[in-house]
Amino acid sequence: MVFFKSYICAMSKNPKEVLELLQRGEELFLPHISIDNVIFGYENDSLYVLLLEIVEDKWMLPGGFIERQEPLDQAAVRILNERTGLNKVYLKQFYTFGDPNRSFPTEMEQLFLKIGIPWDKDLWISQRFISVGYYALVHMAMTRPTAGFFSLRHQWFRLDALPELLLDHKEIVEAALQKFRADLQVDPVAFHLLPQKFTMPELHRVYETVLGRQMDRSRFQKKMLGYAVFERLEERREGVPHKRPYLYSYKLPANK
Amino acid sequence: MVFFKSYICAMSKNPKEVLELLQRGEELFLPHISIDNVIFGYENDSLYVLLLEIVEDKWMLPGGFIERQEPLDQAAVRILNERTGLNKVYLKQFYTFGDPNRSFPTEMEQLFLKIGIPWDKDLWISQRFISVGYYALVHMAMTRPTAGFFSLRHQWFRLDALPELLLDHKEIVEAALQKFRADLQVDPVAFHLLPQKFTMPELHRVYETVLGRQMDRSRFQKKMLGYAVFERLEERREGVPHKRPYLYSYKLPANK
DNA sequence: TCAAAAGTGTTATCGCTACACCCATGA
DNA sequence: TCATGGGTGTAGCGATAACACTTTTGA
Repeated sequence: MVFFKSYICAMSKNPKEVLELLQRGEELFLPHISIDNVIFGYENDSLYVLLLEIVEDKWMLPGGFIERQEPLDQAAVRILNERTGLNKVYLKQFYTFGDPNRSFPTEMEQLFLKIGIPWDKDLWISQRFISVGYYALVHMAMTRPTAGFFSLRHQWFRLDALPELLLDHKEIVEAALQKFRADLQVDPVAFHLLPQKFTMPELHRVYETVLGRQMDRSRFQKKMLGYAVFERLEERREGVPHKRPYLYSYKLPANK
Repeated sequence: MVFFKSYICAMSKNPKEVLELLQRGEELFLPHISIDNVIFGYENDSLYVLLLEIVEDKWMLPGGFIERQEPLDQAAVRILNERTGLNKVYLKQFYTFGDPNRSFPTEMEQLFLKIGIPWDKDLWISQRFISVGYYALVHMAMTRPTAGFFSLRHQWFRLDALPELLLDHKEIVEAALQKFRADLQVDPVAFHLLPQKFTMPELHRVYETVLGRQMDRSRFQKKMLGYAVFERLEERREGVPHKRPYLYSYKLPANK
């Protein structure tokens, strides 16, 4: 029997299997610890976050649990993969959230009711969770969000128009954005939000969107090339009006 | 019956109570999650870290567990207080470590042998732990390290002369130092390593020690005063040769 | 009165900012 | 040929670094 491991998602449609997973959860996963992924996407001068609807009008971050013998980072990668179908993604731990009220028994009860599984308030999944936050930078067009049995649906939300979120998930998104911005001051990681080949003006707009302020074009170009991690390709962007900008791709640093 | 809550430390000298704590641990604490504190001190142009000896020649970071209903940050504060007697300390979460081999059954067995308690390899305390790392900046002369039943002793070690550490604790110290340095670029937090009243030349030497490089005196003084969080006192440092430097103290920012 | 440390001012340099100029392209 | 966006160069400005000068103190 195959167990799907992301919680509130990607589960078998068979209520019996779900029930067994919920009952065996404590065997498979570390109790009281979860991972929450803040998955950032970018499109048309806007940042997006991938959320899922657990019950009507209740949205949350896509997260999951850690297998008993699984490295923490690997669990985060696995969970991300299960949600988006993506493999090689920029993913970074940023903070661990540990308020004692981090649990959602009410939502679980509603969910169980909907699925038709007997409700037990002492079930491991209803207890307090300490959650390790990771943020990911993905290319939106490449993701294949996978809705599961538990979740009604996945949806990308503009960062400036988030719906009401469960628990402290709004704070988690805020903290992720803050860390992303801080990281961007040191490393040009923002290119992960774009396709493999991109132009400097495109990257420029990503920076302005993420940091929320105007940046000088000239200086930007020089700074990016100063990182020496971008390779200018022969080709230029086709099918655009005016002068065609060069295409660039990320070049792995030699010392990695 | 009073339960002391730091692990490997600060426990009653009574083996019966220790045994009961070990058996009731799962009731009191969240399983598989711990906190490790990297406690930095400063003296004579050197940074120090507080370590404790669990068994002969095996040193580790002072850590502890999280009570079932206790906020994560509060647990870190409590554990720090139990180890050092200090109350209002600069303490900051910096990273969470989750390799699957983070457990120490061998050391536990030795310890149990020494105490004379029957050994059980499936005991909660021998299992895998995911550990949330905090670093603290303390004034060494003010700390009253409290050795416990489990630990042979506490000791301050110079950062550049650490003994062999358990598990990944060396990496944790490295990561803590890196975060401390990064934080120091933004906030002048290093003053927490000094007594309440300190001089600029003293703080200057702390900076040079922490960052590991020379800094210009003139610029340093101006930069520190630019933060506008230090208050120059009437008094000057007495009993030193040459010109007496002014004393300063930390002044809480108005918006806090 | 001299050496050493503290406190502060001055100058040079580097990097960032703003802007200007030219190029390529589609309408 | 004109408007628009792309690519790059340059002058001005501000922050930083290096250094110099004065003051204070104990020996």
